[in-house]
Amino acid sequence: MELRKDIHSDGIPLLCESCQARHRGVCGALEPEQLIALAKASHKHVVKEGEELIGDAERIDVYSNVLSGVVKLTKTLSDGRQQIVGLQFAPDFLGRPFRKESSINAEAATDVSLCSFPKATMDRMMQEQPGLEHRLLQQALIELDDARDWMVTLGRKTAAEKVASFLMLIARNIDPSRDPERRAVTFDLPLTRADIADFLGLTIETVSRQLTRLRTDNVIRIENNRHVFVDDIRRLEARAGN
Amino acid sequence: MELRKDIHSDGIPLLCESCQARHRGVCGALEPEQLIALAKASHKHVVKEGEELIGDAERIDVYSNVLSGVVKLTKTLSDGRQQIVGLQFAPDFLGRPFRKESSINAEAATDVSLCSFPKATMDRMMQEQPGLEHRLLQQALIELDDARDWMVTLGRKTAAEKVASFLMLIARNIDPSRDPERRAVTFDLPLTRADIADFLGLTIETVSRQLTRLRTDNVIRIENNRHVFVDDIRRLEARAGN
DNA sequence: CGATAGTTTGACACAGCTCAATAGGCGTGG
DNA sequence: CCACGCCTATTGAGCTGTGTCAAACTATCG
Repeated sequence: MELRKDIHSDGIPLLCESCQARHRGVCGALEPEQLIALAKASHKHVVKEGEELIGDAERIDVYSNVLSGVVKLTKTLSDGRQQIVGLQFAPDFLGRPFRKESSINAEAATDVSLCSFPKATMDRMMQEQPGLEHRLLQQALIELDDARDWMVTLGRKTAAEKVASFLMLIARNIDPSRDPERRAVTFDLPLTRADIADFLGLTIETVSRQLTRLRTDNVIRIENNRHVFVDDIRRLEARAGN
Repeated sequence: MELRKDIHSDGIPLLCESCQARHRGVCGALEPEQLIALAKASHKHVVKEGEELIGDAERIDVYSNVLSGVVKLTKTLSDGRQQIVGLQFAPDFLGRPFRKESSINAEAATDVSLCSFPKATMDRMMQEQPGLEHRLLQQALIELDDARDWMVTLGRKTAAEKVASFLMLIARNIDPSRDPERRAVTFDLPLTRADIADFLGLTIETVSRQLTRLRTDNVIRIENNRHVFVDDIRRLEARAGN
């Protein structure tokens, strides 16, 4: 009975019905029968904060959609210095087509829920459904734009501007349904101070000092180390440097 | 006569015959008749060092292949601070599909020769030839990998490591035919010290000091400010940090 | 041969790092 | 319920790598 209902409700698998990835993510490119095929091979699962999703130089044999939570993409130098090179939010696609191994490390920054499916299935669908590569190209280009924006932050901004830029990035991405006109914003930081430092190319101490500076200047309020209140996002924006 | 020969030599347009982009670039995805159609709408031209190819927030109506020379992609903050966010070498593709405006500035770092064609023609071909999007996706993912590698350099390396990393990048890209096993390498720097500084997130002076340091340590030799000799690339590599 | 643009070098200042101590939040166990 | 320990974050003091400002040097070109 479950299966019948599943297949018959407009041909959308139950698994996918409320999934963001079907609208804004890569699955939106699929025909109903393809979606069903992919859904059959998929499984939803939760990865706990701190657990590794993909190791550097590890074989990749699944792709995933991020359904909730935040994934951090990191790179590490041989002596241990680390840099976060990207954050992924729902409904981003996670995986690197056309390569067997990852050159990157993906780790759950918060508890993350994922919808994973075999690389081989997806790769096959990419060949029969050009719209899928189209979506992937769009996402790749957006990630490239984001990466290049962040390069400006890393290369040319001061510590104060970096921290403000980070808060702006989170404010923009954590709740996509928020009204962009609204001036007051509230969110939980998905990263520890150490992670923020690794994202900004700073030390923990500098991040902390810049946050307290924003606090004493009444640009933000912080509760429980993680929960941030911004009264007027334009004041924060002004400190981000752009 | 010219035209006949053109069309009949395996159907490869004369314009494209010796072009790298036909093998390693995006044009490799095209069928002969598509290549002919695109070649008809294309024109080769040379852009002088220092000239702008695409302005930030400017309409893009052509795509190009880089045939020779180096293009720098830059972003600028409102107060003038600048960051180079990418370098493009032959036979890279230049352009941003799916957006009317560029969020980036492209400028000829050296004299550059380009093969340009109307965006509309290419966009149409992308729809009838999925292989084209496939190639673009591959290039976009490589550029994304490169951008993320560079984020590590910007965020976590010292000035000395940054300069060594830059030299390694040029050595790797300037002459793709060079034997990767060969230890001695020679190349012309395609960028001024100011450009190098903008690429590394440093000042001109710091770049200069680090170069003299590499010079006095006999890792490199420099002639005429631009020509670099590396006796043993492994010694340079060791200074790049990875 | 002088003008111009790019580069190097020097002296000093300061943003951000290092090291160290303190404070706060939270779960565990008595 | 408090005490304890652990982990994360904050704050302080001093140091250092890189930036700033200024001057000298070098190549190129009319």
